[in-house]
Amino acid sequence: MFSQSEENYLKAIFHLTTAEKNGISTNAIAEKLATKPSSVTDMIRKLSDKKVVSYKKYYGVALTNSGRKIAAYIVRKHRLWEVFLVDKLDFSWDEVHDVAEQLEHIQSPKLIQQLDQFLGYPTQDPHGDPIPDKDGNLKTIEKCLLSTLAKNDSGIFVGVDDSSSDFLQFLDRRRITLGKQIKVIEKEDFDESMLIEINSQKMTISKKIANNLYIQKS
Amino acid sequence: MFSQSEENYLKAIFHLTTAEKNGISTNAIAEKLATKPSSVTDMIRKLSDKKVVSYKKYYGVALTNSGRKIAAYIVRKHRLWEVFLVDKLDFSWDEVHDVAEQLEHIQSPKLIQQLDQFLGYPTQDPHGDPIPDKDGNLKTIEKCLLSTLAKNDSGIFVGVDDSSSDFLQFLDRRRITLGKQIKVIEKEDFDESMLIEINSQKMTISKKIANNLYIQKS
DNA sequence: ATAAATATTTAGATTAGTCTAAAAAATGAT
DNA sequence: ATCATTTTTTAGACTAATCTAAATATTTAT
Ligand SMILES: [Mn+2]
Ligand SMILES: [Mn+2]
Ligand SMILES: [Mn+2]
Ligand SMILES: [Mn+2]
Repeated sequence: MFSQSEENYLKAIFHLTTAEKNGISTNAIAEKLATKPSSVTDMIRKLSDKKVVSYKKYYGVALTNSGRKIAAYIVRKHRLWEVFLVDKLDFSWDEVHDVAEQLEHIQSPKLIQQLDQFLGYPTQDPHGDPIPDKDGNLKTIEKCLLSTLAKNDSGIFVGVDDSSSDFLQFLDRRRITLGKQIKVIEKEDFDESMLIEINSQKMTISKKIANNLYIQKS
Repeated sequence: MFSQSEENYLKAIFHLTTAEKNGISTNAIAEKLATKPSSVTDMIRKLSDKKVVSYKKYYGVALTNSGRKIAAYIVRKHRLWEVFLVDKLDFSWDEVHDVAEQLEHIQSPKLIQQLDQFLGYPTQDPHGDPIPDKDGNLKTIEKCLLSTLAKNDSGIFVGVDDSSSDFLQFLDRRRITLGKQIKVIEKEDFDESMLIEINSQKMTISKKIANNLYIQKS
């Protein structure tokens, strides 16, 4: 059994791993969890003793197979709970994360099994992120940042990079919701802003926004 | 904010209070929480500093108004989650307690508000226990132990005293479920067992069983 | 290749929650 | 009223998780 803290470390390493291919650095983990590097070193050593991470002093850390499976299961729980909150309890997509951070630590295999069924075996959470299956397998869909699209390219809005409440609320105000068709009408060289068409109307979005929207090209 | 451990102490004192009218003893709390009396003394002192219990050395402890409200809210959460598990996720009534022990500590007023609505504002949990309202008020229904009924008395089965998994499963096997009409056909003086009628059939139950079933007389 | 900057680890301290063993207070029995 | 028993508190220790400050290793820049 793993403590809540241990679970949070495993999850942080799991998420950092998808971006980095080398060992995950102590500092990166500390930043992600808002702790100090010295605390990370201590915890890494403990997780290493428990065989869920492999660790060589000064050379970063990586999940073992068993560690990856545990981490994926926590992510699975987190995302299933987010679906529950949005689909069943009328939360909006910017309100669910903090509650899911707590719910993901509830220990009960039956609970998650039944919740999954109750929700109709969803494959994605409210932010478009994939829900790992029971074995920890995560199927990622083909997607790219809106900022990488060329003029006249189009596709479907399938996910966000930044999922802060502020950004999600901004998207709500602009009626930019998951599943919508987006077409690039114009790209501005000067500030890299773009004019897009969505909901059959045109709007200008900044480079920063375009860098946080994932598109599945079509 | 209160830690999980502090919440468990408050809840234990709350539950012990309904039975006892004097101050709750250190030993009683220790037994309920499966800890040592010395640990209880330490925690009581902390809760006293936080003004949620009143405490005089050697003379037991009692909840303050604020403490009672916090404790009732934890019980509210526990029981709402039990309803969720049974009504929505097909748990049986003997499987819910341990999961609810975890879920009751999730912090999110909106979550509980929405869950309450989603469940249709239930007033009782799967074991027949009342769900405190938002202000911590608990309406108890008129009920008595089956063992106190006389021959030919009858009533409705509305709750259990012992809610261990074993006992609940026993009731399931005997088709003794909440809401059923029960009539006392015969009482045996020798061993205090009784013959009852339920589901239009007769069965004998021991004194111990009769002492754990609550009946609303009719 | 060396020095400076950065990253990581170690050493030592702190807090929450628990425990055991011993001391002190309250309760019960003669 | 005194003594024995039970209950409660205190003293001191331990573990998990964290921190700060100092030491050490690695990386980067000259
Ligand atoms: Mn989330
Ligand atoms: Mn999400
Ligand atoms: Mn329960
Ligand atoms: Mn219950």
